[in-house]
Amino acid sequence: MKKVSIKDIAQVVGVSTATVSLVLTGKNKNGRVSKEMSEKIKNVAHEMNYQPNRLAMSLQSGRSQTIGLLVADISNPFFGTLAFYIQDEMEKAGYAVIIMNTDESDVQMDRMISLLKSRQVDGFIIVPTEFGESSIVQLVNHHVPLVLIDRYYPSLQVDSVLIDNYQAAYEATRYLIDIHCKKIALLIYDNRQPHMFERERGYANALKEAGLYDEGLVKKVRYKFMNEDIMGAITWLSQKRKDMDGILFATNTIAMTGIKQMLHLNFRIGEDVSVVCFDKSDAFDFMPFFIPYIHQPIADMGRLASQLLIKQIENIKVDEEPVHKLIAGLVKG
Amino acid sequence: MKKVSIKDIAQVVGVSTATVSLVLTGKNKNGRVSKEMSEKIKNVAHEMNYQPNRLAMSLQSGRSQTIGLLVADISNPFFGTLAFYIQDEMEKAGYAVIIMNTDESDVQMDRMISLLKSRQVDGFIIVPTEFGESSIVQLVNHHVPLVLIDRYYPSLQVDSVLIDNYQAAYEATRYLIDIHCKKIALLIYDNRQPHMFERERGYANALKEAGLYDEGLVKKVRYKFMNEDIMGAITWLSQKRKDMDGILFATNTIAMTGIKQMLHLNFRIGEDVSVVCFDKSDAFDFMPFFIPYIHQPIADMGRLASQLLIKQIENIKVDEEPVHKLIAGLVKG
DNA sequence: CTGAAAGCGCTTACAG
DNA sequence: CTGAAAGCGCTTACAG
Repeated sequence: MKKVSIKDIAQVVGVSTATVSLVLTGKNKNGRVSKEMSEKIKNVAHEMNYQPNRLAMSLQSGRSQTIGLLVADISNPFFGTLAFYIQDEMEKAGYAVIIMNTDESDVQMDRMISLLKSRQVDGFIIVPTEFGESSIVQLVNHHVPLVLIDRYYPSLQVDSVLIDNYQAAYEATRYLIDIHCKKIALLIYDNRQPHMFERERGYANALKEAGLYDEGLVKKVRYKFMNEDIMGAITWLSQKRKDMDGILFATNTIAMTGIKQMLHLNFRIGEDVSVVCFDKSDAFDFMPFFIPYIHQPIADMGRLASQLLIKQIENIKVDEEPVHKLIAGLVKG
Repeated sequence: MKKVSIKDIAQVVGVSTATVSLVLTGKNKNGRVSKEMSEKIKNVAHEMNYQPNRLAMSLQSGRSQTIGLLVADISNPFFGTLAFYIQDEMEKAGYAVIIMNTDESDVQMDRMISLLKSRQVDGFIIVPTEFGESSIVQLVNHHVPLVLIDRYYPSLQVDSVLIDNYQAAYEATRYLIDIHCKKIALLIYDNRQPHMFERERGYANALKEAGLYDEGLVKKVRYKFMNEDIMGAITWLSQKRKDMDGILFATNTIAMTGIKQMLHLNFRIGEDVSVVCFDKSDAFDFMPFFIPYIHQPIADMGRLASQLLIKQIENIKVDEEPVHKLIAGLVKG
């Protein structure tokens, strides 16, 4: 069962490989090849069950029709869903997607970029890691088509697709204020990524405007020790800040552990303390209380990122502002 | 910023591309190239920031070092987790993974197989769809390296990795019997896939052995109309089979909707009716009752499938039974 | 209307 | 110890 190549077809038909290629790639405009010959070649190709070798085509064209997608962790449904829509959109345009997981490590991210570059990917969609800016700068300097997603580096002029985190956190906090919470805590990662920072800023500004900001209610947790830190923070707040009547969870993952701990400590959620978080979770459907959440338009984010990347690859100039902040609305129930 | 090739290096060093290739690929055994020349070439390659073009290497070697992974839907955490471990394991062996979603459609599956073949993937890991057997047979006949995962076709001699669904369903049902349930219902998809069939068989046999089998308690739901069908089935059971005191949910997805509907109808889970299901969900942590579940060893499944595929690709003969059924234990709390 | 030739970036016998 | 040549499977000017 040898694979059949253009050469085999050429031999059978008794014509040059150039002619076969011309016909099979549909580049036979203005009657370069006669109708009969053209038909014959197509028939033989079909009979021999010819499948073009896209690797060879890629080597020739310099286009692999493949992109690299770097996410933190594909087993996380947020990234899984993002990957789903990116794959769907890229496939429509004829691109395959190679997915890799950075595990939030900039070393990994850098290594994977190299790997994928040597595989000649046409571009990247990346969820950048906290300290990975230099790797991204490298790509930008080398004019590699690139779209950042979910997060971004404000100082870089590179297409980025994310939600307006400031706006979302502001709105979420505003909601808690509107339902008369006075002492609103924030649980957030302690890293310096802009998207986290903007969530904190949105929270802080909403409270400052209302004259309710209280620094002691901001609790930062480490990604690596998430569970311990979150449980510790909730416990600390329950003991030291008995006046707390609201919590904004800056990510869904933080919310899941946080709420678990709150239930454990017998908080009555929505009564003693109101909460809001980012992203919905299946678990919410089973809780006896409703949890308002910021809804991120994941499908839109994935599709937009894909389209921007394709434009870059195909050299379609766009003079837009590169940072695309989508609106993420609050779902109140 | 042109990409530098082996040719550029050869030119700079003043040597043939063959020599450069020899040195850079580490094939310079038995002193084919002198130590000094070798060092010089390596240095120049490094200075020029040479990155080998793996596409060209692949064309030459006939190995793309890439595999195709076909899952139903990467946004589903079960498949996302599977993909995570497969990617991790394949990467260690130098393979990249292209992921595509079949959406449970055999037409899609067939299309994607063609796509990936023309991209010269070295092999496939596939979650096969219900009516996709003929596509799989094709691959087997053409001796394409292939591992099926999560599901299988009993009639085909092809490496398959899944849990022992019969055993798992049997054990789950046995558990309900042991806690004195007498009327145990089953909610399961109405398709004819072997893994579903075996879950049904495990359920039925456990009940038959205990003299408790009751055909009227088996409710089948359609994948396409999952929600309506599950809600309908639960409602029907609650009205027509008030003697029901246990339910086995044949998948986690069915369980999530089913339990939601049970709560809606004011069932007291674990008291009026005990339930067991497949796979854990985050939501379980928030329920006021514990839900026993069958724990699938997803990491093991992904890793084993990857290792089997690599063996096939590298032509390492194994005379084992091709179907690998891993044990999935019941987690009781 | 069709073919011979060169080339994409590599590797691999073969010669010397 | 090193180089010239052929080839992996395609496409693309260039000739005729």
